Amino acid sequence: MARTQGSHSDITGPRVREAALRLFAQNGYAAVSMRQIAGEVGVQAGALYNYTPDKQSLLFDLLRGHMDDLLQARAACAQPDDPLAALEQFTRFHIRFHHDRPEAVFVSYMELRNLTPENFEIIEGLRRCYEDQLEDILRRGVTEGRFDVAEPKIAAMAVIAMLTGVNTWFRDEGRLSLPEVEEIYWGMVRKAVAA
Amino acid sequence: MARTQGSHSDITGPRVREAALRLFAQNGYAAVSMRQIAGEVGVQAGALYNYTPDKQSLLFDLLRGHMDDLLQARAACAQPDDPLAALEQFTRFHIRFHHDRPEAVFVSYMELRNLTPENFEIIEGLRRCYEDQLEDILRRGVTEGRFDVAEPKIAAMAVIAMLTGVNTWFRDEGRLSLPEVEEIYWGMVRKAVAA
DNA sequence: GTCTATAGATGGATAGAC
DNA sequence: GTCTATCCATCTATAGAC
Repeated sequence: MARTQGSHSDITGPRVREAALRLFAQNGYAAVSMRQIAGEVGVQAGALYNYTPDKQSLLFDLLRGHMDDLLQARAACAQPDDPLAALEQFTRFHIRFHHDRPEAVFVSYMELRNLTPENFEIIEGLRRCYEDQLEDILRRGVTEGRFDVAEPKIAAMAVIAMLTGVNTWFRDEGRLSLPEVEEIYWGMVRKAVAA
Repeated sequence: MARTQGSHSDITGPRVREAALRLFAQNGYAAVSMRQIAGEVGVQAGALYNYTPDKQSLLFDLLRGHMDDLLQARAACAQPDDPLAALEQFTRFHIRFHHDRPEAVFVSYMELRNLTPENFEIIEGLRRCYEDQLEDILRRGVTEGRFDVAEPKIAAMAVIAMLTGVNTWFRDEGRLSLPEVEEIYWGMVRKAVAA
């Protein structure tokens, strides 16, 4: 049987999310209208409600999807026993993963306050789960006498803030390649926690 | 001569900015209405336009004022000749200054995209000016053989991102005092750039 | 300087035809 | 599944009385 005329649910749904992500990243959730999103997709505003119950769900789905991607990609990595190797892997993984989806990273950080309290708690839990992985690496390194870190929790926050900061200035057309940037940041991270 | 009845320009003006800052920090520029700001101040929406030509100017004045404060406070510091001492002073200054005005810091970073292009350029210029001060310290340290930093510009961005990150998790009621946090971060910064 | 009132635009979301 | 049309709320900014 041929498809019903105009039945594009399987393709339009993702396009709605892509358009929303792009617009939220550029203008901010509150500043973007459903009409704008619809315009990007090439449909009328009313049609969006076939793909999302409301604007809030659209935002939440984007953030939720991003955090799920992050944790799944991380879980797919081999986890070296050696703390130094694990830290290096985390560092390079974080830079690469965040580099590959700058809009999702930006929106996930900037629009947290536009989530409902219930949705916020869910995203926060996932974020903490990621941070804990780095904290664990640092704690193991301290236990094994490889790292000198008085406060692993705080060091984890510091390292993550530093690494995520790459996204604010890195450009693919710039002077340095991403592997070079990885190398520079890994050098700083390694020295910062070294015993 | 007694004041004209209801003449509170000198006190209402700052209160408008304070209310706008608090609300922008909490809900985001685009999500805050002039009526909300007026409500916080205790006047009607129309009265705000005695203190600002429009909403955009309100945002710009907040960011401009924050950057001016930052550069002036920085200029008021003694600038040690020794690169290590200068780096330590920068580190502690940055943490303390940003800790003391979390709302202005938050708004200054989050609402950049809601500035008009002309206003954005002005704020960006001031921000670059601040970053250059740290970059200069790092360059001097490299020249004098005290630091091992291949890319001073990037290292400066990395350090600033790390230090500003304190604001995302630090709480005055928390386990660690600000001087303790300063100490921890200074330790990481020092080691990260050490020769 | 502040108020009330409102113009004029735009927002999220829904109803019903096709 | 998409469209047009629309409801109703809300927004920025202004006008004019006091």
